[in-house]
Amino acid sequence: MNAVTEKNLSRIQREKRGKIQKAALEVFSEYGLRSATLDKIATACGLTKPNILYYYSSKDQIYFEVLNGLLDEWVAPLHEISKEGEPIDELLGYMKAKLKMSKQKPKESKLFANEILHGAPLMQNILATSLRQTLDEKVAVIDHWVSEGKLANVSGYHLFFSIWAMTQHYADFDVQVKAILDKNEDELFQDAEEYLTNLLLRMLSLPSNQNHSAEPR
Amino acid sequence: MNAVTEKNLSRIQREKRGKIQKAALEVFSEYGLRSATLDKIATACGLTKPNILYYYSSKDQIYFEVLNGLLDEWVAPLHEISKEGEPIDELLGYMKAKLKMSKQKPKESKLFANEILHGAPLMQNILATSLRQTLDEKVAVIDHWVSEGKLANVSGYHLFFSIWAMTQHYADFDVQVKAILDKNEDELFQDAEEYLTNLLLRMLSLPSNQNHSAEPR
DNA sequence: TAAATTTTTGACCAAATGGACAATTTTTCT
DNA sequence: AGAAAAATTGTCCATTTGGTCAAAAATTTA
Repeated sequence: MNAVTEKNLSRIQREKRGKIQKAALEVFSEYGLRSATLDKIATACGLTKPNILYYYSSKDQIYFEVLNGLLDEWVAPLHEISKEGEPIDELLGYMKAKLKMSKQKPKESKLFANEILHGAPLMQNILATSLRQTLDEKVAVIDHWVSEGKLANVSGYHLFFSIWAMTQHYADFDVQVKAILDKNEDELFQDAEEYLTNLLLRMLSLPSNQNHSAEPR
Repeated sequence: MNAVTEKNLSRIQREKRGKIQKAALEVFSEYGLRSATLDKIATACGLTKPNILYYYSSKDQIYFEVLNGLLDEWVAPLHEISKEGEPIDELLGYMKAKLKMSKQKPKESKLFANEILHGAPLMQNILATSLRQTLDEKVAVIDHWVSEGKLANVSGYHLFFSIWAMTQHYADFDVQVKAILDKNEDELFQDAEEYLTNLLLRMLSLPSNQNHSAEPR
């Protein structure tokens, strides 16, 4: 059934669905599910409302598809954390990957933020199963690192929460950040990366352990 | 004009306006401005829709009043940061105050988060003037502390961003946090406070400076 | 090229919703 | 108590919006 809709798409269908999803991301991330309208999405992708409903059966379905289509990509950096790597480098890398996503995919970030902010009606299940499981695994890795004396003793869960919060803040609340700082986006994210790198280094380093790659300044 | 509406309120008016604002906070924080309905607010406070509109001229006005009514309280902890105090204690105190607000006023947190997430149409001006000015002052205090060698060298702006992000995360994204951690709220916030205290201590302490009040454990 | 299929659209509908308003009820004031 | 003022509500309206549908246009197939 889904195999059919995924495989047997004509060129037109692929193009139009792509256009719709792109426009939907734009509109949903700005307005949220309930106050986004099909007319806005239609305008944003240059199609008519009934034409959109020819490709997707309802507004809710578009939202669901967009959210699900982005989910894997959104969680991907988490999977890259490798038990084999150098602990602090791995976690710094994760932070940088998340920060990069905030810079390059603010709409996606806002879409997820809005969804979770309003109770995650469509994702609660995924959060409590798939995401939780992945996170449990990564927290186990962190615990292992801590027990091996390669990392300062921190709560893995709260560490992830704080990395998520701090990095996504620059995307989700960009209006506030930009109202306070005049810097252009490149400078801003450059500063943020320096700040967060320093923060994590201080947070995660063992008092004795000065042999990791310090920032080159 | 406002002095009149603030002073010359009958008992009934004060009561009903209070009820309405309380219900409005509930509904707006859950649904956001656009998808909150007057009917929902009416139901939540046990009044009829026209009766609500007897006290407030429009839905937008209710939203505006709620937001503005909470603003001072929301920014208050920032003002408590005292140049005269011990730097790390002041900043730890600020973090704890913000975390406490996340625990005790999650609806307010979500209301502001939602507003800013969607471009802060009603607050952009305040953000760029009042909040910015206050923050500039406090960042100057931090810079002063840093220059006096009382604090590690950190960007004050990013420090505040990260404190906001990390503390408000536990309110705004509580659904996600609770989907991942099973702890009850008291435990959760207790752990969060320990984690964040440790984080800030490590982040803000000078390498030499071990003489501040460490956590009593 | 002609039939079949897919895609597109204009017109329309029903439900939801913010708000108006006159009439009624309740409270306050003298 | 009775008049005046304040508060409350039932009813109604206009707009917005998600979605339908039949007809038309475009594309594909034979």
